[in-house]
Amino acid sequence: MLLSKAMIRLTQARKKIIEIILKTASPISAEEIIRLLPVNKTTVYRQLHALTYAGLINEVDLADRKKRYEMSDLTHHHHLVCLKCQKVEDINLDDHLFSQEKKIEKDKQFKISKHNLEFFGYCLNCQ
Amino acid sequence: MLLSKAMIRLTQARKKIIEIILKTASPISAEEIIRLLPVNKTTVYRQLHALTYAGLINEVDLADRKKRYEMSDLTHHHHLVCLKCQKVEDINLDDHLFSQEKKIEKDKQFKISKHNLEFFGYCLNCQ
DNA sequence: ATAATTGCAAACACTTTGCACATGT
DNA sequence: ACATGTGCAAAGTGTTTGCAATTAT
Repeated sequence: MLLSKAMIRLTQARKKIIEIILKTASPISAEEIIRLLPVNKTTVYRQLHALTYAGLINEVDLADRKKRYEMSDLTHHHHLVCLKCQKVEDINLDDHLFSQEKKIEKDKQFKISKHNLEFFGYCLNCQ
Repeated sequence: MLLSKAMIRLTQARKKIIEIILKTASPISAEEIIRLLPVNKTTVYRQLHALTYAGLINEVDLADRKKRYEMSDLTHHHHLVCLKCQKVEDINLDDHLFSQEKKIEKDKQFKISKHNLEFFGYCLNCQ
């Protein structure tokens, strides 16, 4: 596990938080991590920031009010969110989006650094 | 202005809130509306719900923690968000996304009801 | 008249901060 | 030893709720 120089120590709390995010298939919220670990919520929030800053994990926004996190060494992908059971599935799509970004940068003189794309609907169980 | 049967009365507060959203080019937050109007925040939040439920306005999520609102009788579009000045610009793109949705529905057996797409980066002024 | 709407204060969910104590190297 | 990390309580946002008073039809 590579930790940038911004984060040297491999403490118990940090290790456990990374493990949880690693073993969770879909983006996980601070609240869920707090529920799963005997670690103070302040520490969890602080580590989520630190790990995001260090580039090890990514913040994911899914249109509810809480941030979620996933490992960042994944290939670029988007999310499928069930409006009933809240389950989140990763999805890879042949991405026209990067070429669209080029076009937008030109047309709008806007320097794009990232995009978010989420699909909302109902999973097989819930429809 | 057409109000669905769920919302009959055209009260002062409701009228002012609709006017503000109409005249604001990009999605506006509850906080901004509260700042602009002599209307209690509870009323603002309640009207934003009611108007959303009535289908007159749409909730927009832009990866910060607050909801924003725009008139819903706009053609489908996405958003360009400046990470420095927070300015939001609407953007229309020839949408491959609906055809992608079809494919996802088939592959994943997931019934899609909507999607969100936002681009983040720096506007001309801020880059 | 009466159902819908409003304002106020209090509660809520999620996240952040200040500070003293504990831990990793 | 000393910088870094931790826990606890308290504060900070953004949003929602209960309830009594007000307003639109």
